[in-house]
Order: sequence, then C-alpha cells, then structure tokens
Amino acid sequence: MWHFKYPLADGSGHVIVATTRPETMLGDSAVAVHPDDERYQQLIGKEIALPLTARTIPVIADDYVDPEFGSGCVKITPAHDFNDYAIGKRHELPMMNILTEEARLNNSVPIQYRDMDRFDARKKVVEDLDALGLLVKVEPHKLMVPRGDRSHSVIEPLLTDQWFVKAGPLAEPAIKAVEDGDIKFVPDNWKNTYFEWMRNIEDWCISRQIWWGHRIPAWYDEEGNIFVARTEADARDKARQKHGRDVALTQDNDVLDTWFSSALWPFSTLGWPEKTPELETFYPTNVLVTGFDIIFFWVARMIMMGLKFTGQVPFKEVYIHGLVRDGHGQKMSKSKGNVLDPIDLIDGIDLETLVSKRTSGLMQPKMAAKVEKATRAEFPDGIQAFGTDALRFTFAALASTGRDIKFDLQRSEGYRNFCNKLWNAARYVLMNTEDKDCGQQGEALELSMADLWILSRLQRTVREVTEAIEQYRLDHAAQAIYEFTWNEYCDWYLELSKVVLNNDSSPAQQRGTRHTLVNVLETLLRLTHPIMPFITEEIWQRVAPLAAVEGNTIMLQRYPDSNDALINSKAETEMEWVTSFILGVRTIRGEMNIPPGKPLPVLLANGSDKDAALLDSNKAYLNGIARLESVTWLDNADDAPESAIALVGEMKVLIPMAGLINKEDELARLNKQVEKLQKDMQRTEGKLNNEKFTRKAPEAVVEKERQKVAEMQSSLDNLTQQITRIEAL
RNA sequence: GGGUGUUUAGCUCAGUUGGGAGAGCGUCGCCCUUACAAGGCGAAUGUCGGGGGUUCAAGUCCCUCAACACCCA
Repeated sequence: MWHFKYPLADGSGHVIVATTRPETMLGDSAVAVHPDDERYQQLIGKEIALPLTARTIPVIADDYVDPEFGSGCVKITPAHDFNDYAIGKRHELPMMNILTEEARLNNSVPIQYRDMDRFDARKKVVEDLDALGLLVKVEPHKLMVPRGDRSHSVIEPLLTDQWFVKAGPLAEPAIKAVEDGDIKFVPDNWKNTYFEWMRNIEDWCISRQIWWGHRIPAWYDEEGNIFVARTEADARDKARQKHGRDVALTQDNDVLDTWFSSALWPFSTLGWPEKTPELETFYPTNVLVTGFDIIFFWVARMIMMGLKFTGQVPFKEVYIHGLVRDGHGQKMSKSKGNVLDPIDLIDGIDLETLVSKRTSGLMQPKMAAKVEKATRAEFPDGIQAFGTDALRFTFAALASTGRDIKFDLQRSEGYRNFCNKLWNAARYVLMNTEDKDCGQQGEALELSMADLWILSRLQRTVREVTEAIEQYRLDHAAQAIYEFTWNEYCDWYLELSKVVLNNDSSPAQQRGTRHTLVNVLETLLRLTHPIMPFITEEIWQRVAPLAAVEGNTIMLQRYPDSNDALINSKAETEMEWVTSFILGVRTIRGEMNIPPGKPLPVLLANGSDKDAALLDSNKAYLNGIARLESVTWLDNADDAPESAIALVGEMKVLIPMAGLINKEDELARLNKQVEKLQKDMQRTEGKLNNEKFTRKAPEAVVEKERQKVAEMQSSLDNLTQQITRIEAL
C-alpha cells in the first residue's frame, strides 16, 4: 500500500491518498471524502493538480468513503475499479481508461508511460512520485487479488463496451408467473431467493470474452456503426442500405453468455422458432430439477426467455435439491481434490488409484501433497463398491429439504446392505415359490392372518411412498420403502410364512401364503424400481410369472396403486398382539442370555377370552417364532413357579426361571421397568391433575391420557406384584 | 452492510395442522437358527444451541442472543 501526496491546484496544501495499484492514478477522476468528515469540509469542491499529468481533478463528497480507513481520502478511478465506477456514475465523473487489452498503458496517459506493462508502470509511477517528494510511505498490506482461472494472471477491471440485455421488462412477467403460482418452487421458500434477485435485477451483460460459444450477432463498420442481424448477410444488407455500397464489416469478437443460449433450451430443443408438434405437445414442460445455486443463472433466465418468446412459462414446477458436499461439508472441487466420482462409489476404487486420480490435473500442483495426505487419511482402504442401486438409494434418502447434503459413505454402506437384504429376501421367496403352486391359475386361496396383515401394511406403504414422491420428498419415500421391506416384510412376514409353509397346513393355506409372498414382493419391486432400477428388474424377471404378471420388463409396468379394500385393521390389531407376545419372550431371552434356539415352556395367566381366542388362532406362529416348548394356561398366577414375566396387555406371559434365570437378574430387570413406568406415570398424572388441562384440552386428548394412565397402572400393578412374589420365594 | 438457511443420540440426518423424542451408521451383550454374519435377537444413548414469551400443552408458534454456512454488495 503506497501513500501519496496530491497537491491542491491552488497551492494551498495537499491531501494524502493510498492505493495498492499506483499506476491507476494516471486515470484518476477525483478524490473523494466523506461528506461529514470535518477535516476535509473546506476541501470539497476544490481542485487537485493530479501529479505526473497535466490534469486537475475535483475533491468530491460521497458517503461511500470510510473516514476511519487510512487518511479518509480516496482516489477515484472509475474506469478501473467497481466501487469507483459507481461513484463516477453518481458524480458524473469522466471515465478514463488507461489500459490496453494486453494490460499495457494506452495513449490516454503522458507519453513517457505509454505502452509500458502495468507492473513496470507501477514501479515507474512510484519512482517518479518519490522523485517529486510526493511518496509519503509504503506499508505492507494483505489483500485478495483476483486471478484468472486458467492463466493465473492478475485481473484488472477495465472499462469496455459490451452488450447488455435490458432485464427489467423481462423480469416483470417472470415475477408475476411465480407470484400467481403458474410456477411453483419446491421447497416453496426458494421463491424468496428468486424474488429477491428478480426484484433487484440489473441489466444483463451477455458479452463473454472467450473463444467458444455463439458469436454475438453484431457487426461494425469502420466508422463504428452497429448492424445487429440474424446473419452476416442480413447485416451486410443493412450496411449497404446505410452506405449505398458494400463496406467492410467486422463481427463482435465476444460470444454470448452461456446462460443466454441455455435460457432458450426448454423450447429451442423442441424445435422453436418453428411451430413443431413437439413444441405443441411438450411445452410448457412439467418440472425442472436443479440446485439452488442455479436459480439466478438458469431458472430465472429460462423463465424470462420462455415468457418473452413463447408467451408461456417453460415449466410448472422447479424442484430444488441440495448440493452434494464431501464428508466434511466442503463443496467438492477438483482444485481442492475432494471430489467423489459417482463411478468410484459404484465400482469401488483402491487407494492408490484414488490418490493419483485426485492429485492429477490440479490447478495448483503444490496442493498435491496436501490432497494426497487428506485422501489417505479419509479413505485408508480406498472406497468399496456400493453399486448403482445403493448409490441411488443413498441420494434419495439424503434428499431432504436442506440445502446441503454432506455425503456420508457409511450411509451408502447401509443402503448397500439394504440392496443385499432385498436380494436375499427374494431368494427366499423364489426358493419357496418357483415350481410351486402360487395360485397363478386362480385356484382357491386361504389367506392367513399374516397374509392379510402384510397386504394391509403394503397398501399403507404404497400410499405413503406415492404421497412422498408427489411432494418430492424422496427421502420419505426411501424411508418408507426401507422400513416396510426390512422391518415388516423381512423381519416378520417372511418368518411368519415359514410357519405356514413348514407346518402341515392345507394346500389352500400354503397356496395363499405363496401367493402373498410373491405378490407383495412383485408390488414392492415396482414400488422400489424408480430408486433401485437394476436389482428390482433382475428380481422381477423371475418373480413376475409367479405373480401371473405379464411383460418383458418392470420398466413398462404400472406404478403400484394402493387398494383400500386390502387395508385390514383387524389383522393389524391381531398382529400387534402376536408381535408383543413374541417380543416379550425375546426380551427375556435377550436380557437373560438364553440361547435363541432353546425351546421355552410358557405359562399364561390373567388373560381374557379374547387373549384365549388369539392364542388359539396364532399358536403356530408363537411356537415357531418365539420357539416355545409348550403353552399352558393357569387359572391363577399364584400357581406359577418362580418366573420371569412379560406383559401382553393385561395378560401375563411367564417363563419359569428354573435353571435358566437368575433371581437377582430378573428382579433388577423388573425394577428398571417399574422405575421407567413410574416416571411416565408421574408426568401423565400431573397433566391430568392439572384442572386447566382437563378443562381446556380437547376431550380426545384428555381421554387418551386417562387411558394411558390406566394401562400404565395395570402394568405397574402386575410388575410390582411379580417383584413381591419373586422376593418372597 | 443486505438477504437466506442451519443448530435434535458419538456421526449423518428425519420429525407432517402444537398433544407420549425417531432412522441409518457406530456402541454393548447373546447367536454361524435351514433367505441373509453386508446377518439375526436383545440393550443403552438426547438440558431438541442459550434465554424469554404465547398456550392447558412448544423440537414444532413469537421475540432475543450465540455459533456456523451460503448468496448478494
């Protein structure tokens, strides 16, 4: 940072200005001070004799100046600095460009500086000012210097003539289209970003100084007259009309901004400006899927151009997804060397290949060592292969409404396991259905409680997934599919089906179960196919015939519809009883470390007629899955030997401890449960004892709380009773 | 400086019009049980960033503070 004296033209003194680019002083048009700065009040309006030049420049007042920074005087170079340009505009200062396109000084500067490179000129200007005694001091200053992406050259702001699109009139209808709901953003609040930009829109510079792209269709004659036309021939016609003869024309060297061309994409790809059948059929399109960083670049411009040239919106919905970042939340970039290539996640990659991939082609080769170190630390074993379906499922599962998606390899691993789970489940289904009667021919089917239950759950899942997709909540869709497949179909239904298929069930019962196994799977495959296309296709090819579905590919099948007639609350309630029975036994097994294979005798007490009926119809399931040796009803719980207890509603499920369970362990387990129940009870009772709650809360809510207390009380009674009994024994 | 967003279990994240805090991964214990050990079964884990307010009731609504992130100037 160089500090210079600028003498006043009337010789009455000087001001001190500072700059990081001394050579730009040759293009200064003013010195600015803050209007309220008392130190400089008397200078405002005076002239300065700009050193090294024959020019005088005014001292102006502008509140852009920070009086606290430096001397509080700022040199203003409108042609070479963005802020100075704005001030120049406000004060109608001359805009004096002093640079050529090669960053040499041009003919606007005194002759001794002309054609000098900007850095040489900088040295020379400092020397010359120093010689004149105008250099006050030089101090170290850290600043961000903009550099070119490819050349790494320092970039100098430079005033040039370029082409602009007047954006205001285009923006108006584009704003209205979103206000009126002709275009909807998903998630909705992105429309704020859109409005913010659109309502403060500035004219759009469409000139780009690169050599690829559409050349700007503007031609100039030697006098600088401009001929804008569709083609060179049209431009020549226009020039001929003006001059009455052919004249030499040169086309603008610049090309159109890439967003200008791509803003035409929604309709130009359909044949516009011709009125093609494609345009007629597919325009306006339905949905645009993109990232939020593209809202101003592309979305806004497509809307403006679409409305301008077709009179219609280009799309009805804009789905904005998050930006995928690396595991540390960093934006992926090649120069940072933290890019995860989807192909590497699909096929896997060993560490050495990954390192060399990430360190090659870096913009700054000296980063290589750092990139290599970080890569080796993060992926000590490279990246394992997850497969396309798992990767797609991961992205679906991560596609919530947030704006960032931190990519987590471990989630991919989890979903890879899910793919495997589905594959193995299909193997089981095929093992039990291929070459067997699945009711394809319409033979009589007898559906079990489990069949009715899984069909019911499937309908709810289909509905949930469909709704989630309609709302672009792919994460919820993925979650619903995951939970149904793993926690219901695999964990429960397949296990229940084994009971039917391995017992001496009737042919109609077995057929019913096979039919259900196959049909639920077939529907599940269609439901999952958009997210996991490959595995579902592979399995579907074998499952479809068993489900009597015709077709060559799952891709052309209908997406599932939920069938309300199959929703069966009775089966769901019954299944709840069965699962809570089985879970009760399993918990005791788990906590008491009883091997899962050991058959257990079970005693039941305090059950209702309903419990008895449920037991009767589901005994096979209980025996099979909970591995029961025997089930015995007791008229009185007191008749039971020393036992561990699980509750199914009011009913007590008792497992005799003899030789299996330690008395202290069971007591500890029961006490823990009691404590938890007591805590919950206290809170709920507190609520009910609050007169304001019972008076003001809806009846249904109060009733629910009452019921909860009753249930907890019953469990608590049963458990404390059991504790007393065990202690006494 | 203006704007937007984030903050929930060790990690990555859900939480729908306010009504008993969830998932995956990880952790602990027991199991190679005839679809699956990339698995099964069971268990533990939260001052929902801090403070205040509205309400019978707040992760959820309002105010405020803090930290972090992004966009624009």
